[in-house]
Amino acid sequence: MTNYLEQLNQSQLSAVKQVDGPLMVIAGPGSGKTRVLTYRIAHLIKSGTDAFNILALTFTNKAAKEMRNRIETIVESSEARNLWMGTFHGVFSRMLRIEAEKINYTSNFTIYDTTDSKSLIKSIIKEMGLDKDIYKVGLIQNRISGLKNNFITPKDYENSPELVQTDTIAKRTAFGNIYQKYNQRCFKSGAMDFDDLLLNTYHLLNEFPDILYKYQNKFQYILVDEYQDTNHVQYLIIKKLAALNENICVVGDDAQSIYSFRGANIQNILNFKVDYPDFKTFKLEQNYRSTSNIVNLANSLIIHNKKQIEKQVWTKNQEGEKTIVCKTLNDNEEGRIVANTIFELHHKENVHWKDYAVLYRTNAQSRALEESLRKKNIPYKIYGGLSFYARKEVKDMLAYFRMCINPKDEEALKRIINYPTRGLGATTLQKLIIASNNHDVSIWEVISNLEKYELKINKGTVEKLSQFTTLISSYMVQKDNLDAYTLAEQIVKTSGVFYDLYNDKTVEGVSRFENLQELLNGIKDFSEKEEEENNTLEYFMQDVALLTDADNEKEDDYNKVILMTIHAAKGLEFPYVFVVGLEENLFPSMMAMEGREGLEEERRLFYVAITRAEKRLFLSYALSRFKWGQYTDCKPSRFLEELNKIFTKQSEIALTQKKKNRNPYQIFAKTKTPKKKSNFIPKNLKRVSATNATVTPTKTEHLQVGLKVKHSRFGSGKILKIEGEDANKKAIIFFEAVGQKMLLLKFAKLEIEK
DNA sequence: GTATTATCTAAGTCT
DNA sequence: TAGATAATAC
Repeated sequence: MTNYLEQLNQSQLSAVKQVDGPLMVIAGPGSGKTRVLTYRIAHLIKSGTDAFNILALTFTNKAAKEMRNRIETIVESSEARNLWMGTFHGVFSRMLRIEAEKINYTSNFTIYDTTDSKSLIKSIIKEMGLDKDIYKVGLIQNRISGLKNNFITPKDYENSPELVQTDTIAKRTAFGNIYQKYNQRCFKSGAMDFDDLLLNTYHLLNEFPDILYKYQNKFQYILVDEYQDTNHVQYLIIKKLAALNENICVVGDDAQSIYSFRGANIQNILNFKVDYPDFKTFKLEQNYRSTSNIVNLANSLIIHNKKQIEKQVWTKNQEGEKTIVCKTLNDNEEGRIVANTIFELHHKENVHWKDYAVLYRTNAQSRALEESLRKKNIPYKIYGGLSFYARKEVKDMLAYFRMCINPKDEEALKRIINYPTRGLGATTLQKLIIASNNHDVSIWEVISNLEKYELKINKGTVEKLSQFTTLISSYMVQKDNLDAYTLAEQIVKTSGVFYDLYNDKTVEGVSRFENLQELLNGIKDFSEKEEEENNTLEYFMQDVALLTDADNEKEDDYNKVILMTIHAAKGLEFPYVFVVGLEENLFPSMMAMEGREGLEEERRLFYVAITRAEKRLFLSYALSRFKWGQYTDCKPSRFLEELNKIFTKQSEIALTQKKKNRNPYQIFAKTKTPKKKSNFIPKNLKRVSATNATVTPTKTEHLQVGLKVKHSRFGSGKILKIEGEDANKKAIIFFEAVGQKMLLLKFAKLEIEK
């Protein structure tokens, strides 16, 4: 591909060829932004820049991967593998592993995901004896994250009367203390949370001039995608790295900024001209993605935002169909109409399943859609929500892996010390945590040297703990000799997790077992693909915490209807797009409507949703939606009013479908009552056992094998065997209703039946 | 210490 | 509605 530059339009070409100096590209949706970045990097390599000297920051791992492949085909070599390209978190965790010692970490540090962070905060709140209704884990975690992103350390916090006062008013006076403890505990565990990855990168560059210089020299060219969604820390990191060469190219679109909740700051775009006064700027305004009806519709929406950089997005594409706006009775009907429309288009116009995307504001909305698609046998894949790596069974297994790489990892230890159950419960764990806090060492250090820390733990427990440490240590010694798969397989089998999941034959149990196998398959692929020195479990684990569903795509996912939040759809495009749930308080979200800023961000989010569509767009809202356990009335979103009606059409589908849905089946299905029944039975039982409690317990000496007995809950049964002495006397009894049970006679209230 | 059951409570977007 | 926690039974 020698004439690669010929594939670009005039403004794209200018942006690609302007290689030196600061450059800002403002790119409307579908204007070939990714194309510019890709070709620009390819052009740099082709013109003799070493790929090792290029840093490219993308918004997702997937985007990085695709871009890398694309570059490889353009430059016709595997040179692209040497690029430092990935997300902020991915690229800088790599840098931090290399330079870890400088900031008193080791290169095997763990990355805590949000679940880990919350779990840690929860234990801190508990240890401090605080009221968990006042100190809500989610809120605390959010606040800590926010402070970190604004460079506010626990000390800064204590020194700031305004910040402290906010929490005093909310009666959370211990917040500063929690924040401080949280940081200490992360550090003690050799762990960084998502915010630390960025924060520590900044500290590394700020406090070690030699390291800063090293990377400034290394990264002669820096490119940043989705610049409008970078936060303050990210902005400062880039600014530092680019300060020497000033060969920095940022690409973004202020109209697509949708991550301010994560600290993203549109101001970064505006600051660009202040930081680099001799910057050049290009605007990409021609849209190649969508029909003119869609482009115009999007434009008619976004003009309602006051704050924006002036630009005119236009297209040469054909007019296309009008966008259909569909009113539905409720969320179920909305799902049904989406499914039916997909089904019809698939059969009438031969549209592939993968060409459809259903986008929504909140993950919870996927349920109704899922149900309707399943009823029609339409293959679909949900992205986001609970990601594969966030599933309990997967996290448990990963916790074993984490422990053998970094045994200080407290959250990993807490997950597995008693999974599968080995008699090390909450009480023991609490003692361990207290000891580790008192001596300022990790829990692993405590359980590895129990005698040193003089714990009040009985002998049996000491033995169990020692078995646990031996088990983990046996994995640790092997981690460098075995490839990831061999070690992982061994851990799965010898830890007892395999056995535990294999024996669970419930529907959920089987699915958990399958997920475990899927995880192992992934590790197997990794072991086989990577070169020998890089195929260890440690290497596999390095960025698992940073992976999302999109990075875990399987082959059979290829041709499926895609369901995702609008946030997750950023940067993607699909021929047929459904945006559902356009209702007040849902989209725009209730929480975002307090100020103009929030509302404008919601509007940009809708703008992003609309502009994902290439050929056709369907918008829908429901008059009633199942929320908070009951149906709530909904009003159509104000955003629908703002759209220019020239480009839309009210749906007739909705009206015809509504009639079809007047079928008794649906109504009956909704008025099911098993819930009440199941609530009723246990109450009844409780009453029975309560009356029985007044009966004096049977004297155990009268019980013998062969006797017929009656149990308050299990009914009539026959004693098969009696074992143990006095207080530990147990009986195996065969009950007519529930089968064989072993009961401790001390507790079981048995009556002898004649 | 563990497993089961009852009760409570919260419900946003992501690395 | 579902996930988390408290209460209960053994």
